[in-house]
Amino acid sequence: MPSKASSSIKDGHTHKISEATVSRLPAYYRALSQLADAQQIRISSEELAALTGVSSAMLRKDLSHLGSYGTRGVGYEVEFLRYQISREMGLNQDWSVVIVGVGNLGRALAHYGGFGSRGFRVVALVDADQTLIGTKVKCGAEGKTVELLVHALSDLEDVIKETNARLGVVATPAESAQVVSDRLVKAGIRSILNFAPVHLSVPEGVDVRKVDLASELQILAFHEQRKAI
Amino acid sequence: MPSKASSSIKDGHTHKISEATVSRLPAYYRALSQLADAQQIRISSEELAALTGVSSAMLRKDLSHLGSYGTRGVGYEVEFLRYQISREMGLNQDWSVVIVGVGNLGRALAHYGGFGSRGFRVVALVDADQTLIGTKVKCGAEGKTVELLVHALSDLEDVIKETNARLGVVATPAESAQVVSDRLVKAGIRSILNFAPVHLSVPEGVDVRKVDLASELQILAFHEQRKAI
DNA sequence: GAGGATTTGTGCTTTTTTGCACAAATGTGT
DNA sequence: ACACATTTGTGCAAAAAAGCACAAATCCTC
Ligand SMILES: NC(=O)c1ccc[n+]([C@@H]2O[C@H](COP(=O)([O-])OP(=O)(O)OC[C@H]3O[C@@H](n4cnc5c(N)ncnc54)[C@H](O)[C@@H]3O)[C@@H](O)[C@H]2O)c1
Ligand SMILES: NC(=O)c1ccc[n+]([C@@H]2O[C@H](COP(=O)([O-])OP(=O)(O)OC[C@H]3O[C@@H](n4cnc5c(N)ncnc54)[C@H](O)[C@@H]3O)[C@@H](O)[C@H]2O)c1
Repeated sequence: MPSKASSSIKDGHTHKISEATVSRLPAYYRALSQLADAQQIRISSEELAALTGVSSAMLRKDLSHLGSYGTRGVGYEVEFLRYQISREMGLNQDWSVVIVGVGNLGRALAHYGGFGSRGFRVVALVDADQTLIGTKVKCGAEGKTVELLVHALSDLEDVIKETNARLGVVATPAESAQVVSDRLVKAGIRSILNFAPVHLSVPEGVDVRKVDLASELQILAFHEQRKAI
Repeated sequence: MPSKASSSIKDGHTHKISEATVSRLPAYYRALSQLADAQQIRISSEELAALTGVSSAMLRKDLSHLGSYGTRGVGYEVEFLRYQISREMGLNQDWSVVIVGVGNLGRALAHYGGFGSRGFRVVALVDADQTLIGTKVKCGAEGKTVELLVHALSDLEDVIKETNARLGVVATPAESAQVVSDRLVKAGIRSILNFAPVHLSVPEGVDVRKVDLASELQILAFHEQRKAI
């Protein structure tokens, strides 16, 4: 950018980043974290693209939306780029997560150690089952285990207020999901990860991401079916 | 289709269905199943769209790719449409699933009852942990529980051959995922659902779908961060 | 059996996403 | 200091997806 005037527009996060790009940033971030762990200093778009399963052109365009953090002829500095992505995505702060529904899945999520290392802290568990309420559940993997009390659904609002949770996970049966979602929203949660196989309707301004494992298998089955021979 | 010649191309599944459409069919299918359970006979595109969180125009276009199964001025017959989608997606047959990695997540998946009702049968569990191999794990929810033996990783190929599994689930730590994937492919599996947070490279003709829970939280966090006020 | 009310199916437009190709920028070696 | 090899950043083209709007088909009523 020689002739163009000085003021760099790119800097502030005023710039709109496309949804497709946002959905790929976590993969770049993870790959960069691994590279950093392995002490690698630099990486080219070609290599990082191969590592994350995208084309190098797409990777470069994605990254260019965050700013111009590479060096032509050289590549990207692993640690620096990782930091820029984490900053852009808000991963340099901790996020508190409340899990509603402590069944098979909710428990697996709570036990999982991989969230903590990425800045997500499960701070509260909520369930409707009387036999579960009041019991303790181990959260996080070895090293950083915390025991969390399972709270009653009726305490949801208080728990959210106390823990300052900003992300909600719905891991209840499908029948209860909409009700739970409504209560989460009413309690101030505006970002929900939904595992129940139903569409949640939420007011404008609330984001829902749905993870539907059965659908994934069905999509695989669809393609598998077409692999005749 | 007035002037255009008669021969209806639509009928056989020769027609190419877009990936975006395929990814939405499971949601339509699920909604239709619920409606069928509730004895509802007919439904309009508008209603079904609301139920699944898409626009009615998109729903109609999606469905039109399967064939012309609605009636103008009336809507769609729930049971008939459900059957057409299930046929198109290969859900009128059973699919055998092998799960590799019987930890938090693998176990939750095995326990889950919702797969069986959709035609997916977990037929084999495989792990590398000596203390797990040989133990039994309950599969499926109440009513249709089956106890499955956890097999050694070294038996993977045999297990797949014996059980005729066609779908593979990778629920191992990230470090092992690529190795496991390679072995699944070598054993003839061509459809893989991957929960490990790494990109799996597989030969042409093999499909991988990745479910990355941490990424989902990160994407939520990204948007949450921008909800400044 | 004609007219009006619905609701599908689809041609066309707009937006989003992906892919290509190359100039611009950097490093290297002589 | 200059030619050359690399690799980024991006303008432009292509493809895919989403949205709009309306004619065509069906049902219902009188
Ligand atoms: N487990 C899996 O592998 C899997 C796979 C695909 C989808 N899912 C979906 O994820 C969700 C959870 O699955 P799961 O296997 O953990 O089910 P689960 O039955 O083991 O657990 C559900 C939990 O939610 C609690 N609950 C019920 N109603 C509630 C309410 N109103 N408020 C709070 N808690 C409530 C129950 O007490 C129970 O503890 C389901 O919607 C299921 O369809 C699970
Ligand atoms: N549990 C979660 O909620 C969660 C969330 C996000 C991502 N994940 C990812 O899902 C995967 C599984 O998570 P988890 O919590 O169940 O982990 P886990 O450690 O509880 O279970 C992993 C299992 O895989 C087995 N294993 C290890 N190497 C193996 C190999 N080579 N072959 C076969 N089995 C092997 C281990 O013995 C263990 O039983 C991980 O990649 C994790 O990052 C899990």
